[in-house]
Amino acid sequence: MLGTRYNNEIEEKWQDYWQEHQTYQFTEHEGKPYYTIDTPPPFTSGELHMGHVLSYSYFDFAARYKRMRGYNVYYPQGWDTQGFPTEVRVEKKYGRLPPAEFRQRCVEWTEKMIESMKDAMVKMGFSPDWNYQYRTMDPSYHEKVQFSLIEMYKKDMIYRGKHPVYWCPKCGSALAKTDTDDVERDTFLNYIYFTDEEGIKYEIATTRPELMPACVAVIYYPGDERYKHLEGKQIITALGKKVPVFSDKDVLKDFGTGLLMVCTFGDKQDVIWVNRHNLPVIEVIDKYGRMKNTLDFDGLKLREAKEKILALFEENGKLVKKEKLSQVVKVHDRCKTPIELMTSMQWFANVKENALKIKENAKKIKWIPEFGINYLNDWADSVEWDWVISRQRVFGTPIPFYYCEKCGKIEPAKKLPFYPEKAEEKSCSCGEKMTPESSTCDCWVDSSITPLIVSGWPDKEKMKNLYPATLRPQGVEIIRTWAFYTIYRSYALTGDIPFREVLLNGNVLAPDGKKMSKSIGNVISPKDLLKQYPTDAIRQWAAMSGAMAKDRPFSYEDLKYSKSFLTKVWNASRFIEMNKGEIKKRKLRKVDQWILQETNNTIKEVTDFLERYEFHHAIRKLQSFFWSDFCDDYLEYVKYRIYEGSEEEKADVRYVLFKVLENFIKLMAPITPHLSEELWSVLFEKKESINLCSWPIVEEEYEVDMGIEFMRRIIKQVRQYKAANQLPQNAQLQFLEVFLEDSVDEELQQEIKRIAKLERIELKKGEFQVNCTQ
RNA sequence: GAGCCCGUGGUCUAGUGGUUAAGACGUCAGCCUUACACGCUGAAUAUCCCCAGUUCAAAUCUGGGCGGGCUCACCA
Repeated sequence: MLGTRYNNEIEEKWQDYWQEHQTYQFTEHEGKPYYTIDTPPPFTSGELHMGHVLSYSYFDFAARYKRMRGYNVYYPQGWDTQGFPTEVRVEKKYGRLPPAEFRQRCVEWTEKMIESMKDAMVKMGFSPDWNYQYRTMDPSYHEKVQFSLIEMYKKDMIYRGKHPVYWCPKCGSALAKTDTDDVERDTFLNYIYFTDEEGIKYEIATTRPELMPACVAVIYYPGDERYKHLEGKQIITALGKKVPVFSDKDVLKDFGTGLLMVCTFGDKQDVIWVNRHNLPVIEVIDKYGRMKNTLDFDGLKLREAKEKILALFEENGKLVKKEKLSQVVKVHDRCKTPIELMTSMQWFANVKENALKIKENAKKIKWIPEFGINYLNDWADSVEWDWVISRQRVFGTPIPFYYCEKCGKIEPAKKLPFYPEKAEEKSCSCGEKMTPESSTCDCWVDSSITPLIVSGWPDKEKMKNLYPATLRPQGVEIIRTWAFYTIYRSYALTGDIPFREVLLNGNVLAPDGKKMSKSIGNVISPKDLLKQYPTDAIRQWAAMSGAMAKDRPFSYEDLKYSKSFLTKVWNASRFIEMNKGEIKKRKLRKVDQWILQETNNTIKEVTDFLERYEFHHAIRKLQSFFWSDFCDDYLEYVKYRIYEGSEEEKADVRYVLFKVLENFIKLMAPITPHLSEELWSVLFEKKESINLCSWPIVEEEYEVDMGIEFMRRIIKQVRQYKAANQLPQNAQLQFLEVFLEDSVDEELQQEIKRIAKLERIELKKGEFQVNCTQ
C-alpha cells in the first residue's frame, strides 16, 4: 500500500536497496552494445555543489536510459584528488612536513572528502558501479600516468627545457596558462625620467619600477617624432645604466609618454620583445618572489622593492608624477597572487605542434551542442607555448624521469610507480650522478587520461569494448583543459579519439543570475535542498534546466513544481491503487483509445528526446502528458465508470489505468528512479528493479476518433460555464445545446452527458457554440 | 579588441520559416468536486530588443544597430 506522502525515507530505502543488490553492477552481456561514460572525476573538495548535481544528473539520466535500452552501460566514477587546495588545507592543519609524510596526510584527508562526496552522490541517486572507482592519488594511478609520460617521451612529445613560464612566487611553482585568472586592480603609472648622453631628460611610464634593474632597452613606436632622433643611441636609466633605444611596432604611441622600458620578464609582451630583438636576459626575481642581481634591492619582496625604489626616485627627483591606472593582472587562480614570468627548467608536452592534430580529432567527435567545438578550435589556434606539465608541488604524481645536471641527459624511470625520495640511484654516461626529478605533474596530466584509465589501457584486450568511450560529459569552461588535453593525450598514446560524444553542460548560477560565491553568500547546496525536497524533485529540476551548455540561474520555481509533480503522480497512483481489482481488456471506449494513443505518442517523443540528450524536452512532455492529459482529463472522464460502472466496465478502465501508469513510470525512471521504483514495487508487485526493465515500446497503435476533439472542447466549455456561474464542477446541469460543424456519435454523446453531468444533450448543425441551462 | 552564445507576458524558460506564440512561477476570480487545497476550473498579462532586407508568409533566414553573457587577447 502506498503511504499518504512520497518522501525522502522512501528514497533512502531504495538507495540502500540498490547498493545492497548491486543493481547497477557492470556485467558484460554477450551481444549487447556498449555504452561507456567517461565521467568527470570531481576534485575532492568534500562538497558536492549544484554544478555537480546538474551535470552528474545529466549523465545519470543517460546511463539509466541506456541500461533500459539494453546496453552494457559502463559507468565508473573517479576522483581527482591531487591539487593545491588540499595541500593548503593539510598544511594549515599539520604544518610543514617531510614530503612522504605530508603526502600521506593528504591521502588521509582526501579519503574523508571522498567519503562525504560519495555519500552525497548516493543521496542524489546516481548510479555508477562503485566497484569501478579510481583515485588519481593511488599508486596504481600514478603508475599509469607515469607510464603514459614515458611513452610520450619515447615519441619525443615530452621534453625538459628552459623556458619562460608563468610562475607563482607565493607557491614557488610553475603554472600553466589555464591556472591563471585575470583580476582588475588599481595601480599607479609612474613617470620616471631617463637621460640621454647629452643630459636631456626623457620620461618613461611604468607600473613596475622595481623591475628597472632588469631594464635592457628603451623603445618607441616607429617614426614617433618625439623620439626618432634617439634611434640607435644609448640612454641612461634612472639607475644609471646605459641601454639602447630603438623602435618597435607594438608600442602604443598614446600610452604613457610613448616611450617605454623593456625589462626582462616583466610580462609577456616584454618576453616577446626580448626574443624579437635578441636582448640580454637579467633575472631579478627569484622563485619565491624576492629580488636578486640588483645590488641594492636583493632579498626584498617585490612590493618592498617597489616602495624602496620609488622612494629613491622621489628623493633624487627622477620620479616626475604618478597617475592612477586600473589594470588587469594575471593571478594564480588558487592563491590569487599576481604571477611573474620566469625562466626555469620545466617539463613540457608538445601541444603546440600537435594543435592541428588535436583539432582534426576533435572534429571526429560529436559535440552536443555543436558550437562547443568552437571553444576548442579557438583555444588550439591561440596556443603559443607548449604545455608546462611540471609543478613544484608535493601532493601530485611524480614526474618519472632522471636528469643529469652536468650534461642534461634524461633517463626515464624503470621501476613504476616512481617516487623520487625512494628512487634507485642512477649514474649518467658522463660519469655524473643523475638526479631523480622531484617535480610533480600538473593535475590535468592525471585527468587527461581518464578514458584510458577506465578502459584498462594499455591492455588492448580490455580496451576492445570500452575504448573510445561513448560519452564524455563535461563543463564548457574546461574544454580548453580537460577536453583539449584528453584529445591530445589519447592521440599521442593510442592514435585514436578518446570518446565519441561530448555532452556539454553550463553552470548553475544563483537565483539572482550571479555566480554562486561564498563571499556573496548566495550559494545553494544540494545538502540543504535535500532537507526540504526529495531527491527526485532535485533530479527533475536538473532535467528541466534548459538547453545544454547554457548557464542558467537556479530556479526554486522549477524545484517546487518538480516536487508538486511528484505529489501529483503519487496521488494519482493512490487513486489507481484504491480501485484495484480485476484487470481485463474487453471493449475499450474511444476515450480509452485516446489516452492509450497519447501514451504511445509520449513514448515516441520522450525516446527521441532522450536519444538527443534533450532532457528538458523529455521531462516537459512527461509532465504535461501526465498532469494535464492523464490526470486532469482522462481520470475525470472515467470517474463515473469507476464509481458507478459495472464490474466489466471497471476492469476495462483498470486495464487502461495500469497500462498508462506502467509506461509512464518506466519513462520517468531515468529521471525519477526512486519514485518509479516505489510505484513499480507496490502497484505492480514486481521484484525486479524498474531500472533494469526494458524501455517501453509502442505495442499497439490506436485510431483516435475525430469526435474526441469535439468532445474535449464541449467539456471544456461546460467547465467554463460552471466556473463562470460559481458552480462546483460536479454540479448537475439540466440541458446542453451544442452547435457543431460536424457530428459526434452516440458513444461520445453519452460520454459528454456522463462526464459533464448533464440531464439532456442536443446536437445541432452550425458554428461551434455551447449553451447550458441549469 | 576578437570568437562564440543569447535577447520571447512581471520573472525564468520552450519554440528556429505558416502555431490561436507553449509551459512553470507570480497575479486575479471561482470551486473544500468521495486521488490530490502541495488541489481543481477559469481569467488577465507578449510592439517575440530596434531598423532594414529576402519571402506569398519572419519570433524564426540575411545585413546593420543596441543590450547582456561566456571564452580568449590586451594597456608598459
